Amino acid sequence: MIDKTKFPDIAFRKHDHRRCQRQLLTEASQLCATRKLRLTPRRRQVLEIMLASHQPMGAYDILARLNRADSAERIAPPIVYRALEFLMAEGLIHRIESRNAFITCAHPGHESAAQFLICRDCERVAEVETSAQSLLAEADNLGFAVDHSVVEITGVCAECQKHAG
Amino acid sequence: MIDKTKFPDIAFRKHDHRRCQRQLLTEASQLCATRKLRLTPRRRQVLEIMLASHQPMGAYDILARLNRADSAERIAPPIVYRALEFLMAEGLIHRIESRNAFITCAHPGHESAAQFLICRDCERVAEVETSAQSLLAEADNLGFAVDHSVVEITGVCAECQKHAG
DNA sequence: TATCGTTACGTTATAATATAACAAAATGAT
DNA sequence: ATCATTTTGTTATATTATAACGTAACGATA
Repeated sequence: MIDKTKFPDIAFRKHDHRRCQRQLLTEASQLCATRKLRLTPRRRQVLEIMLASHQPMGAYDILARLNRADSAERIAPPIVYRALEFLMAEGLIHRIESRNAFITCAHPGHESAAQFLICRDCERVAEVETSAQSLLAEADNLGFAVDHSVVEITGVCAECQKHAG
Repeated sequence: MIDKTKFPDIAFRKHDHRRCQRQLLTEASQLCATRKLRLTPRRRQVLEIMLASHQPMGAYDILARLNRADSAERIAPPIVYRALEFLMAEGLIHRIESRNAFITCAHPGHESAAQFLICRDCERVAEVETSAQSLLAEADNLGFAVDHSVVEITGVCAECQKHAG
């Protein structure tokens, strides 16, 4: 039996979206203030667009929204990619590699490696916080039928660590 | 201390490459025979190109090699992508999502989810077979300094399973 | 508040990755 | 030999991402 109350993420649960959105935006603001970084209008705008759905968006989806908003200006890809780069560097959003898409981080500030459950039907993505150890067990627990799992750990191998400084 | 003898994969170890290559090719042949599938010249050619390095290659890298080989014909992207699609479907190669690249499977036939250690210095990729549970521990064990870990599990969420047949 | 180094934004062009759509050829079963 | 199926070939184009360079905003300091 699936215990729905335990679902680890907002994506598959109803919630007060407005409130959630507002909170994440506030958290982002605070986080940038703390780090003496600028959450500029553009960056905030991109984050807001992404928060509107809590779901993964392609860079060009975001771009389209920007261009719908500012009907006058014609915004170009680099602007979006730069904002995404900034937001990723600060852990405010994640990249979903297997979809070439981006999604807001469910709990910014937490340092754990991002892990996702991606539904290939509804396309919703849940970010899970469990340790890597138990992710598959967790998925099973939730009744999530695992289809394909991508585990990619990037770093520096022992040999290269020796050769470098 | 890192126990080099335990390194889980060929990528970071010296080995008899020729032999390894030959063996994987034979395994591929046998696997296709068993499944009544055709390892056509093209597919074999792509696999051979990939086996030459044991390292991830972009589709267009493979394409370039094909075009260097058959100096006459001008081979186009779909040909490569189709071969890759076939090889992936049969578990003979994997896709490295975070690199838009492809790599030969280190142990075709084994059904476990593919997991990789990707060195951002030397770009070598080791495929590990440990259960997902202990991957990070394993990396640590090997002296692999984890930089970034992508864990992406795709499947069907409980809700969609209900709505579908 | 004028200056200046730095950071972010804007713009143009193009690179890199991937697929749609359709025609031709090879395969393999009868 | 014929025919359905699978694979390959071809052309065009979609999608995702970045290089390169100029302009504007910011923010520290004189």
